[in-house]
Amino acid sequence: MDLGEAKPEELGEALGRKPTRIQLRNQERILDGALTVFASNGFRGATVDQLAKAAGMTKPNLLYYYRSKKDLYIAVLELVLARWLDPLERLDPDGDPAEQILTYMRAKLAMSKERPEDSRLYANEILNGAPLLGEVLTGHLKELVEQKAIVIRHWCKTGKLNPVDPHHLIFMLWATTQHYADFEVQISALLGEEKRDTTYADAQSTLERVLMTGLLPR
Amino acid sequence: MDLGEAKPEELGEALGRKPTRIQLRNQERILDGALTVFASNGFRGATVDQLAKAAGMTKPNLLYYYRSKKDLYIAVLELVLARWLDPLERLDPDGDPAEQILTYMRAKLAMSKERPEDSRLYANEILNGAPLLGEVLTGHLKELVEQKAIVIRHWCKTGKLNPVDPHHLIFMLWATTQHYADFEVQISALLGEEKRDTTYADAQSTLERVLMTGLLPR
DNA sequence: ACAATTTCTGACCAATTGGTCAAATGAGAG
DNA sequence: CTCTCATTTGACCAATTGGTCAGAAATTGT
Repeated sequence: MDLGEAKPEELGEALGRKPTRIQLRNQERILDGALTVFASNGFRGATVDQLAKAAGMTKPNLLYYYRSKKDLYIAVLELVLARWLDPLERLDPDGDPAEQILTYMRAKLAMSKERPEDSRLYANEILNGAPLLGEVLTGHLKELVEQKAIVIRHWCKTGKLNPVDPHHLIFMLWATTQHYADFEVQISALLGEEKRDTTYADAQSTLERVLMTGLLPR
Repeated sequence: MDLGEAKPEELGEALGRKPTRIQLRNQERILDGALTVFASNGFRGATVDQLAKAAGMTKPNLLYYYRSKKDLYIAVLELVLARWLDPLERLDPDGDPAEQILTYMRAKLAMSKERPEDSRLYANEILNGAPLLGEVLTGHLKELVEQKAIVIRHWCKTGKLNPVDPHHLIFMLWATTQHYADFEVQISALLGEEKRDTTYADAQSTLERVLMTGLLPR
């Protein structure tokens, strides 16, 4: 996914030079650390010093790889966005509706469990008005959603699914799954210590039951 | 709701003096403006200058009413939290399950529509680890949720509701309703202009249908 | 080994930020 | 009107922040 207007401008990107081993290793360290820092502090809350420390290097060294904090943020956001979009792209129009929706829901829920920082970074960006994602939302994402909405609408029309607004079904799936990553603090505060390790299993079975009963004709 | 540890420390709070008219008027202006600013920029992203301008006064003047940016933030957060908790408190154990859950869902959805800034401020706080809400989450909120969970569990046991994990049902209701405020930018980017004004009506009917079909025994 | 290039660093800077303060202004009680 | 207390402000400050730069250190190709 490309965040058009603003150019991440990594080292030697414009010039044709191929990245060295050190470059590769450091860029990975930087992006890894930056994901954590940005996810838990937001863009404005994160300082370049924090980002540098998270990557295990000094501030000027980090700025040698990414010309500015914003450039780094954009690079992280692109990575996250790609992973965020992936499961929806896999929704198969020719598959069994129940199975496809189940698979999608499970994939999103698994992402909340395995990569909560991705989800929180994305949420933070949207929450603050998506200043950098604007074009992606109305462009690529909208196109993808529209395409999958047609599939869902078709499933409804052929009676394989109870009639439901495709867009709002998608929103419902996003909301219920991402909630577990975005509101993790609240969730784990409300479920006692005992229930904490079965959180995702319980969430999954609850969602499966309610959604499948609600969506599938009997 | 009281955010214990940290004291908002409004003007003349400790001293027994009763607030003047000017105090009342200005504190309302300040809180109103601060909600907007904090909701769209987060705590760190908001500057005292922005907050002052939003309240229509100078920076030192704002700081005359709230000793620090953090104090003001806490005051706003307390207001928001009270409104956030209210609908759940109203869930009536003696009412009809379907009607009670429907009413609750509608109330939360209406809040997303009418007070999206409340929702976004709250989400932002949780997303960033709820540094100030920690005690409220494990205290008052947990107590409230536990109490309502018992009600829901009882509804299930008496067969008025399909068996469902009460906590995760509550999470599901929170997630699906708040999503419309927190991800508003994304929602309105994905629904075209045409669908934008029926968003909440469509969301409500979709949620009603899926949830009621999924939750109520036939 | 050695020159060329990449990688790294300490010192530094300008801008922004949260917050202070003395003094000016305004409002209300008698 | 006048005294008192509440309100408001411009000027100011120390700390933090994003970013620069000249040069040191390390790596690489030959």
